[in-house]
Amino acid sequence: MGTESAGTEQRQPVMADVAKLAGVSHQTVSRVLNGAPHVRPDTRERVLAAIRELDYRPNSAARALVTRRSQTLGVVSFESTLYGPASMLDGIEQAARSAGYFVSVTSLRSLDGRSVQEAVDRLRDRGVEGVVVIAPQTSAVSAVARLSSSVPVVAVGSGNQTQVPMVSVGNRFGAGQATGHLLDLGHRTVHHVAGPANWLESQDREEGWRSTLQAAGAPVPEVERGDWSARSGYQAGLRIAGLPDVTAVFCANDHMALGLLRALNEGGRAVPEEISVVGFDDIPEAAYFIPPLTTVRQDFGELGRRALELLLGELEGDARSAPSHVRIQPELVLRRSVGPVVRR
Amino acid sequence: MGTESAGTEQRQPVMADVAKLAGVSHQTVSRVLNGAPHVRPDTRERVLAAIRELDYRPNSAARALVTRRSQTLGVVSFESTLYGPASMLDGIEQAARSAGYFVSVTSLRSLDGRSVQEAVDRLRDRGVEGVVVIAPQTSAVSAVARLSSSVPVVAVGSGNQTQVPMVSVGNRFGAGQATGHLLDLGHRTVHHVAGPANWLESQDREEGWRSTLQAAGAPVPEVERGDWSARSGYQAGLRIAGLPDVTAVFCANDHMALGLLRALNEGGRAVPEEISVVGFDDIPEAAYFIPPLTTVRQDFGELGRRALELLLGELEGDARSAPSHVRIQPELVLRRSVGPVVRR
DNA sequence: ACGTTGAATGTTAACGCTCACAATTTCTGT
DNA sequence: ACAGAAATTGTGAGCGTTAACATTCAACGT
Repeated sequence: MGTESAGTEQRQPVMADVAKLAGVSHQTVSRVLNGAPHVRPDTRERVLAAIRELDYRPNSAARALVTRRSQTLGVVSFESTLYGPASMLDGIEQAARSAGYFVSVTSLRSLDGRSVQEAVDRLRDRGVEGVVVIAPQTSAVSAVARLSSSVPVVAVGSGNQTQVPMVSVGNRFGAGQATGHLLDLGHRTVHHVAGPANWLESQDREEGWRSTLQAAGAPVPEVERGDWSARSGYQAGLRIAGLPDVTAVFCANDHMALGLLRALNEGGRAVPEEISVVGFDDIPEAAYFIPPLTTVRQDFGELGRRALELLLGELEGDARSAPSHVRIQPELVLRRSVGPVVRR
Repeated sequence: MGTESAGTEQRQPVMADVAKLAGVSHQTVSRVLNGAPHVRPDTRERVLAAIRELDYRPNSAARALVTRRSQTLGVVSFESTLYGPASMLDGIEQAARSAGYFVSVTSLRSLDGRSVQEAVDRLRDRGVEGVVVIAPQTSAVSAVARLSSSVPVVAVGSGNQTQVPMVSVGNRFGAGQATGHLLDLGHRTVHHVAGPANWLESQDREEGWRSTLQAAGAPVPEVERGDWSARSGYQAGLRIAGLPDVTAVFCANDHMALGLLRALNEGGRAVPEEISVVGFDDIPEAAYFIPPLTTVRQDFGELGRRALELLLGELEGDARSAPSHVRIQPELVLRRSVGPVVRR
C-alpha cells in the first residue's frame, strides 16, 4: 500500500466529495450553500441530497480564510456573575445569533487599560469582526477610547464618552427621578449609598442625586460608599440606622438596598414608616424584598441588544449614518419601600 | 493602473512579509511563532523584531484550517441571567482561557432535545473542539446523552447520567443535610417548596428531602411547586402561611426562599420563631435576607472549572483514564432563619 | 583532512473553501 | 432556424498557515 491509502478512510467529507456524489463541480456546491443565483432547481436538489447523504458540514475555517469574515463577534465582560452584566451578555448573544454571528466571550478580573487592551487584542487575533466591551468603570472607558484596534469596538455602560460608539443608560436621569420622587413626598433631604468611586454608574447616579437635591434647595448629606454588594449596603445601613434624622435613602443598586433594609430592620427602623428606601436596577428579586423595593428599572437585555445593533451598524459600514451614542432611559418603579414623611 | 495595484496597499502583514523583512523563510517564522526547536537565538531575535515592527498577527483561520484545531470551546447555556448559570459560565471561561482556549457561547431559551442538538451542531459547525452543556433539565440531559456529535461533550448539572461525562452537584445530599438539620432541631416534619418538575435539580432536591423525612419516620407533606423565581416562592409562602402547623420549610433555591420570607412576613409568621426556613445555592445576597438565610452552598464557579477540566481531559485523549463523572458536594451554611421548635 | 552527524534553514505541497473568469448550455426574438 | 443574450456550470488560482521533506552548514571523531 502506498502513501495514498486506499478506500474506506473515515475522514470528514469535503465539498469535493459532495460535488462528486452530486455529479457537479465543487463550485456549484458552493453556490447552493451560499444561495447564489443561477442554479437550476433540480441540480440544487441533487446537491442538497448529496449533502444530506454525506452529512457534509462546511469547514468554517476554510471559509473564514478566504472570505476574511469569521462570523464571530467578541464580548469583553466584567464581573459577569452579576445580574446586570449577565443579562447584557445574554441580550448580546441573542441578538448576535439572530444576526448570524457567533459570540466569543472574555470575562475580565480587572478593568485597567492593559487588561482591556489585552482582551480586545486576544479577540482580534482570534479573528472577531467586532467587539462589545461592557465597560462600567472609568478606567475601562478611557481604555476603550484609546484602544488601538483594527476592528470596530462599541462600549456599553455609562458615561458621555463620544470617542467610541456606545450605548448607555440615563443613570443621572434615573437617580434624579428617584431623588425627586422622595423629595416630592415631603422628605427634607435624601441620603445616598453610592457604588464604588471608580465606576461610572456610581458617579452618574451620585451626580443625579446631588444635582436634584441642589436644584430643590435641599441639603446634601455625606454619601455612604459601598461596593455594590449587599454586605456593603448592610454596613452603610448600620451607620445610617444610627442617624436619627434620616428619612429617605437612595441606594445606587438593589443589592445594597437589600443590605440596607436588613440593617434598618435590625436597628428597629421601620421601612417605609420611618425611612423610605429606593434602589436601582430592578433586579427580579426587588419586588420580594421586605418591604418590596421602589427602584429604578433598567432593561439590561435591551442594553445588550442595542449595543449589538450599534456594532452591526459599524460593521455594515454605514458607520456615520447611525447615531453613535444610544441612550436608554430607565424608569422609576414604585413599590412599598417608599412613603410620605411621618412626623414622629 | 492594473488590477495588481502598486505599492503602498494597507493590507495586514502576513508571514511572508515578516520572513522577507527578517531575511528568512516563512517556515522559520512559523517555527519561531510555534516555539519549534532548532532556531538559532539570533535568527529568532531577528524574526521577533520583524514581527514587532510590522505588528504582525498570525491569521487564526489559516492556522485552524491546516492544524484542524480551532482553539475554541463551546458552551451551551440556559437561563444564563441566573446567578448559577452565570457563575458557571464565568468559571468555565476562566479555566478555558488559562488553558489557552477561547469560548463561544450559545444561550438557549428552551432546553428541549432539538434546541440542544441544534446548539451543539451550530457550535460544531463553527469548529469548536469540545462543548460544555449546562443542562439542568431532564430533557436536556437525555438530549445530551443521545447527542450525535463528533466532538467531545460534557455536561454540568445534576443527575446520575453515565452515558455522557459530567460534573454534578450532590443535590440529594445537600437537601438531606438541610432537612436533617431541621429535624434535629426538633421539627416534627419539614415542608418543601420544590422547583419545576422537569428540572433535575428539583427532582434530586425533592428526593433528598423526601428520603430524609422517610428515614426519620417523619410525615411527608404535600410539596409546593415553584419555578425558581421569588414570585413563585411568594405564592407558595402565601399558601404555607395559612397552614397553622407548619414549623419548617425547605426551599429548593434561595430566590424562592426570599419570596417565602416575604409572604411569611406579611402573614405575620415570625422566622425563625414560628417557622424555620432553609434555601439552596447560597447566592451572595442570602446572608442579607430578613432574617439571614440558612442555605446549602454550592460553588458554581468550581463547578464550571471542573467541567472544563473534564472536557480538557477528553480532548487530551486520555478519555478513559479520568473518571467521567465528577461530583461536588454542597455544604450547609447556618444562619438565623432556622431555629429550634418553639411550642406555642 | 574528510566523511558523518545533527543542527539550522529552505522548498513544496496541502488544508477546504470562494472568487474571477471561461466555457457551455438554454432561451429569446425575429 | 439563428444570432445574441442570459442562464447555468466548470476551471484555476489563491487565502495564510503548518507538515513533510530536502538542503545547507558547522562541528566532530578518526
